[in-house]
Amino acid sequence: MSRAKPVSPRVTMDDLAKEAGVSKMTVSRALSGNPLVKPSTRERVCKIAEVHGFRVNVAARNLRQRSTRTIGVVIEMTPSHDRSMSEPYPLSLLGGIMQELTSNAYNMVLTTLPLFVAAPPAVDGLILLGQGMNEDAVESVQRAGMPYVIWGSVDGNEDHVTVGSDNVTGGRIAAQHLLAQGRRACAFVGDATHLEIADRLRGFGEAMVDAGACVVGAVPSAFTQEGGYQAAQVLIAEGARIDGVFAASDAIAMGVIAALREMGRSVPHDVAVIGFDDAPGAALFTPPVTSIRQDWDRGGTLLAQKILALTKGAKPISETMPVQLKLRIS
Amino acid sequence: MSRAKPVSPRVTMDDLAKEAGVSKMTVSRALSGNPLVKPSTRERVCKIAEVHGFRVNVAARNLRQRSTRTIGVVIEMTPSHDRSMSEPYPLSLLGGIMQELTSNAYNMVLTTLPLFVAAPPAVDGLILLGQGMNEDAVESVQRAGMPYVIWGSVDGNEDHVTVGSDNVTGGRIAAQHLLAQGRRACAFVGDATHLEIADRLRGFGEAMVDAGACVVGAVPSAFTQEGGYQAAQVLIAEGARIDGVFAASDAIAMGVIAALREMGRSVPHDVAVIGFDDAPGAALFTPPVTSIRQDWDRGGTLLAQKILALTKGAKPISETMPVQLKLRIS
DNA sequence: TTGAAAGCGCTAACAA
DNA sequence: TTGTTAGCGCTTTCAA
Repeated sequence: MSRAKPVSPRVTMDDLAKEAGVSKMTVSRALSGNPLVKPSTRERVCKIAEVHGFRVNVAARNLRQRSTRTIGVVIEMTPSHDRSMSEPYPLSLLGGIMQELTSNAYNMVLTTLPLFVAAPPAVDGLILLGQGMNEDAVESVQRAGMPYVIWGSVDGNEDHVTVGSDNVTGGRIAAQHLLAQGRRACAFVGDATHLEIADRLRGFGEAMVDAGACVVGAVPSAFTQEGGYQAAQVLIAEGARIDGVFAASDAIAMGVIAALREMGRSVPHDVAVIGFDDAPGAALFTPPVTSIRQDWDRGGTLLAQKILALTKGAKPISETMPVQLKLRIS
Repeated sequence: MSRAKPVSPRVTMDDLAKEAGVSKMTVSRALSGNPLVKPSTRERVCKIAEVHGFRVNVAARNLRQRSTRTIGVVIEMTPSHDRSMSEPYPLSLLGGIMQELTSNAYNMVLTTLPLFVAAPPAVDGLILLGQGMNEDAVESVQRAGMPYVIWGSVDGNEDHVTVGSDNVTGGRIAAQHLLAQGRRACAFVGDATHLEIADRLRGFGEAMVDAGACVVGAVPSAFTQEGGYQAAQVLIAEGARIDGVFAASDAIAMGVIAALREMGRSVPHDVAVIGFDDAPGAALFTPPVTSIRQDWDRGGTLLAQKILALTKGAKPISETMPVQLKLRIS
């Protein structure tokens, strides 16, 4: 039994109004629960709306109310199967954002920078995930002329509101962890053109120097296991004598570990490896990967709270979130 | 230097028209690249628009064009850190959808069922991820009176377009794999109230029976490692003598393996375990988890293609996608 | 408690 | 090549 839907000529409030013998306005009030309308009227109108399967035209409402109750989230690239745990910004950041937007009855539209430029969605504000290597991202978002917040490095730029983890301290913690194990010849693997990664490297280097040690190598790497694998090979090929590695992400760390092992170095015996993010999977790896945990969930919540505040004319401030050592085996 | 933005009284096409000494219409045409406008006029208009930082009001355009170039994706629950690899529908399904929508210049709004009901976003069509245990989902989406497609079990219901993996065959393959290893006493772990999971169990059972074996136990489980862990304990506590387990997802499989090991059963020696999804992490687990791979990416692409086709008045058909054994150690 | 008027800002359709 | 007219469907504002 196929209940075919005559989707075509949507019924409008005008139609309902005629049928109910009231004005369009009364229909609008009745359906939106305005207490001014007489209960009997409301009931009648609602029943007629129900019968006709009426849905308000959201586009029309958005135009009239000058608000879409929708926030845009600009992500840098499209997630895919192989990358799902290796992206710089994981699902859980989106999860935090979504949680908070949802509980404020806001919708979330996902977009990429090119799409945002080519086909801007109707939104009241924007969350930009990552400053990116190019300043394009921030600039394009600024051009849109609407409120926005950024996930990334808090850089004291008063122009915009930023939320991010304390990457510098994260780097320091990684260094202290390795130093505490007696490691002295440590390398860094990760793409430091990325602002957040640069912060991690900076903190790492500072703490090393503070302890009279130093970073014996820094190799760029994509945010993937494969990237870490290759970077470790480069590191060893260069003849670096290392007993510790700080990887910019857990996926990278896993790749590094795999490469080290293939080259006959045991982890953590010969080389200790610490990652970043506390990605799901880090704990399952063999050996379980020691990591610096970011609170993605709270990050997402903060981003959403701040963009909502901005759309309401408030002036939220940038915020840096603490990170935490997750001690495991590697 | 803070270039504060006077966000307030947005400039409209009317304003530009006055300044350029042309009509609103010409401004609209010029900015949308309509070839009818004289190049010199277009240039003048565009320059003025640029100077004023003009952005079209997308809500107004949406209303007028009766299209939002946006597709809604209804997900069952909010993703979070712990669940990121254990959800029934992972990031990569969204990735496939996003890829396809993006290349058609469509935006994607993520929503949940309650939010969709409470604050419907302005969209031209819907993708529903999962039929859910409650029929609510499908019904709520139908009520919206707009085109939709569903990810899940293709059930011959002509009312809607569905895309999904061939779960029945997936179950058969799992059975054949275990049987080929000489396993005869196999159990199933997973929530069979979920339509797709029920299909997997059905195929599994059929193939077992075909081979003269049978399913010695079926324990429900949430889509998490924790769920699998508990289910395996139940299974053993019930005294089941098993040498094989088919888990409804890889996360569940990992939990099952962990529990079996703690109880002194070795995997795969005493008990072989096969999962489903080929989740990232399955290959990294110890032992690497044998799995049935779903092509999430293609699934997402198909969903997007079909919903776009529907919004254009075409009549796409439901589609079932093949699955594939990923042979590993477990 | 209800209604009438007046747009929100844009673009399809037709006219010039 | 440009302009005029007429809404898209809703809600704000003001009047009754």
